[in-house]
Amino acid sequence: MSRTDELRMMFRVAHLYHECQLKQADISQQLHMSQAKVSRLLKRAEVEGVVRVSINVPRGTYPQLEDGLRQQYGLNEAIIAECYEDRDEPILSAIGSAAAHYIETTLGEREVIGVSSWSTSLLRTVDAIRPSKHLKAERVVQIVGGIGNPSVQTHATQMVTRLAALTGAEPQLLPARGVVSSPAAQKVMVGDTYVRAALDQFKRLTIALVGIGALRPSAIFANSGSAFSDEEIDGAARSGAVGESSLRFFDSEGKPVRGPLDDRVIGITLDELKSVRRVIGVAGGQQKVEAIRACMKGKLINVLVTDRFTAEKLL
Amino acid sequence: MSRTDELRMMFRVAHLYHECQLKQADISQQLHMSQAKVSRLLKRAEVEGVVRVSINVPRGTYPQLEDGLRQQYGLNEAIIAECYEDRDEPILSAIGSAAAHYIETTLGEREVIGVSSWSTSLLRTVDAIRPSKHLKAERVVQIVGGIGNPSVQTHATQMVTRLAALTGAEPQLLPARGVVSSPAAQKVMVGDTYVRAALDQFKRLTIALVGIGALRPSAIFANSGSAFSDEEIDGAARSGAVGESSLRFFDSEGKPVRGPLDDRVIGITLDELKSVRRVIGVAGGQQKVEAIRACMKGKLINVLVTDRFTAEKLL
DNA sequence: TACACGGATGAATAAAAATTCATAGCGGTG
DNA sequence: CACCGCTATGAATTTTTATTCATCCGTGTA
Repeated sequence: MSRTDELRMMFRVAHLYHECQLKQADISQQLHMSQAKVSRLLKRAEVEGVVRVSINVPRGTYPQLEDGLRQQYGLNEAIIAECYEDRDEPILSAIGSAAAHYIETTLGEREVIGVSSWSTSLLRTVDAIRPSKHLKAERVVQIVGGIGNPSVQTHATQMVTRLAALTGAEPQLLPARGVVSSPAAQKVMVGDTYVRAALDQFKRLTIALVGIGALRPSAIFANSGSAFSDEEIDGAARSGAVGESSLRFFDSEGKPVRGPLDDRVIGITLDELKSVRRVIGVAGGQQKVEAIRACMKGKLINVLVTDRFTAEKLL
Repeated sequence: MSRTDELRMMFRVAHLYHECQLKQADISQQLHMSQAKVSRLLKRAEVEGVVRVSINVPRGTYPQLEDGLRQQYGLNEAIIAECYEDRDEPILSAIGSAAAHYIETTLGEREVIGVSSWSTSLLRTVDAIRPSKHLKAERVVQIVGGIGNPSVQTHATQMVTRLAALTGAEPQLLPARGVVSSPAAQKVMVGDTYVRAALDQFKRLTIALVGIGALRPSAIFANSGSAFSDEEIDGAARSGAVGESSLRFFDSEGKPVRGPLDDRVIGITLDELKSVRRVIGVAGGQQKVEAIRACMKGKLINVLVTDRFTAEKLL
């Protein structure tokens, strides 16, 4: 049996299989051979390049970038949204939809979702999730207290409530301000039954949904006013902080930056966050690049949803 | 869920499946979705052109020609051997090997093989079959008597015997000359027990292996001398014959050409041949083109083994 | 607003394909 | 020549994949 005969057979089988859509069993009959042989010929046809499978990158998707991010930062998943302009509003819109879609399609049935409620990206994400009977979760937990003026706090509450409603889950609000005036005040708040109940859910989280912020310029810090003062942020920066997530600061390697502020924040810690199976970071934009990079380096998140401009800068 | 998100998913799944060689089940886990969804995405990826399967024609094979022959003449199978020169000897060598390989790989276990023993192509074919334990048949039947001088007759006998030995089958010789001197002589021979026994096998044949000959120039007719006289061949030609197989003449449409010679031939008739499930014609060469074409038109064969030059002329 | 249709969905299942297994043959070596 | 390692083989089996099925949901229509 010469090489040519073998190649001829590979082609013949491959043709019948891939182009004529015949079953291996039919081919084996037609060609008077065993199904096992057909299977083996098909495999060899692929190995030897008689059959080649090519995958086209669909327009508007960036698998190379995604792969680059996954590889370079050890992410479980990277999702890059198509976006036509490198400005905050289009980016928010794009990553919001993308994150929403990701959540819609990958949410398990018994998940306990933690939401760092005050990020604009997350707001957009939750807004973009469309109701669906298939979307089910067990519980939605607010993982940082509210910040700023009461209207923003309400917004936060609504977000958790809404996500819970969308997924038929139990909402678990964290009825406290994210930043309180003193360590003593924090101790008091943490003693509260309802606050305690929320905090106790942290170790049960199967998913955490977090935003990522640069120290400045920070829309959140600026707008909502009273989260941290400029001086406090300067202090964190001097300790090496390059970004924050859930009101917790981290340095350029993603290591938590300890500081006096930690004792005045009511919410999940970065270490607690790291122990959650799936931490989804939703963030994009020129100013946030370094914060996102650090966050990934420190494995604070394992899924990133971002836009293509930010992705390019991260690589 | 936007179109882009869908395409992204298709790509992602296709990549993991085709390039990373993951099972659908693994992918479904990794991507947090059901295996059914992965399967459906893969199918859609192919339909929508995200995944493309291309089949390369290996050098030295001629699937287009084969396909052309199959289609144009309604063959079950066409096998075209690689061949570098359009001369008889290289062609015989090529098609002999190819036919041998075809038989080796497609012979069933319980087949009854008829062999039209006096064709050079078939001689080369049988010679090229290599012994193999897997090659098994029930019976090998000589379907035309011997022709010409005794040494050629012996050759014929050896061929049947050899093929039987190669396949562990019972040899069934046809102990008679292919062409006898008169209808009366034919009647006598057919009355012979052993001749009868061979003829009786014809309806049990599951495969027939036949050569195809042009009326002239005919190496066989010329060399072996006494098959038919020039005058007899002229007569057949005048009745419309353009070729013969197993000493039976057919016209340009492959219809049997009846004539006085029929009653002097001991061997299978073309009608008997047509009722065999698999009739493999092994032939090639400039002079035989029209005979082969006719043979196929008349469905006298359903498998053709030839060389690429002949194939091109046939199309 | 009610209702039917088309299209998704995942669990279960049927179908198809890959692999295991037990042999057997080939070619090279002692 | 006997032995070994290698490869090929088809039947049986396991594994993997596609499809069925029962539901559900969103949407267009009366």
